[in-house]
Amino acid sequence: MAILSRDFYDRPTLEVAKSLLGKILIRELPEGETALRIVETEAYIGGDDKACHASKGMTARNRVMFGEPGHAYVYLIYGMYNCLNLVTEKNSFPAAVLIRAGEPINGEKIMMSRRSKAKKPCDIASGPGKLCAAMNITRELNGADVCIKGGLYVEDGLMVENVVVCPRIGVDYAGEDALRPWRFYDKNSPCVSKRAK
DNA sequence: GTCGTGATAGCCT
DNA sequence: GGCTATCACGACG
Repeated sequence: MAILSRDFYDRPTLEVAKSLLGKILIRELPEGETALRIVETEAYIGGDDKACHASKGMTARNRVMFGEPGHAYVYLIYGMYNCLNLVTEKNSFPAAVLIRAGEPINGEKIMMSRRSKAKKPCDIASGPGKLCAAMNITRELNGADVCIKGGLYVEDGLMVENVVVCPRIGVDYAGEDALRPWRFYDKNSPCVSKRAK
């Protein structure tokens, strides 16, 4: 399968978020290769989106979002969990897609060993913090290019047919922006973090 | 199965 | 000093 090119990310963020469903996230670890089929994403778009870190302007933490598309934006949340985002749209327009969940495709044992609490395959990466723990994605990867074969990249995959669109999770503080239907997931996947009502 | 709660540390004002 | 794009656990039934 081909690696997704930078052009894939240099598009409206909602399109990227939706078309990332079904794509394959690949992480190369010392123990071997791990891969997840992406089944859940969220879009965070620009300075006007109060749920987006960039809504308060550029800071040391979020500067990667303002840069070139096709790079990883990794940050720490709640003091304990990492979250993986893929930067979209042009330079100086801050936007990214949060990768929230995936189905194990390859290296399941490796990921399982990093997720001792997981009892079944779907527990491995059914949430952004879990996904990063399983693949050992840390802030060392902040700013990494995901359009070239390396420690972290994304390959093409089959498009998901039944996509559910609903509001984003955990952003109640964003007021009316919390209601925007900017979350996407594969209706047929058992591995999504949370289902809409 | 669903619900409520506390842990925890870097970032920003 | 207040906040946060979460997770896992225990109490229910």
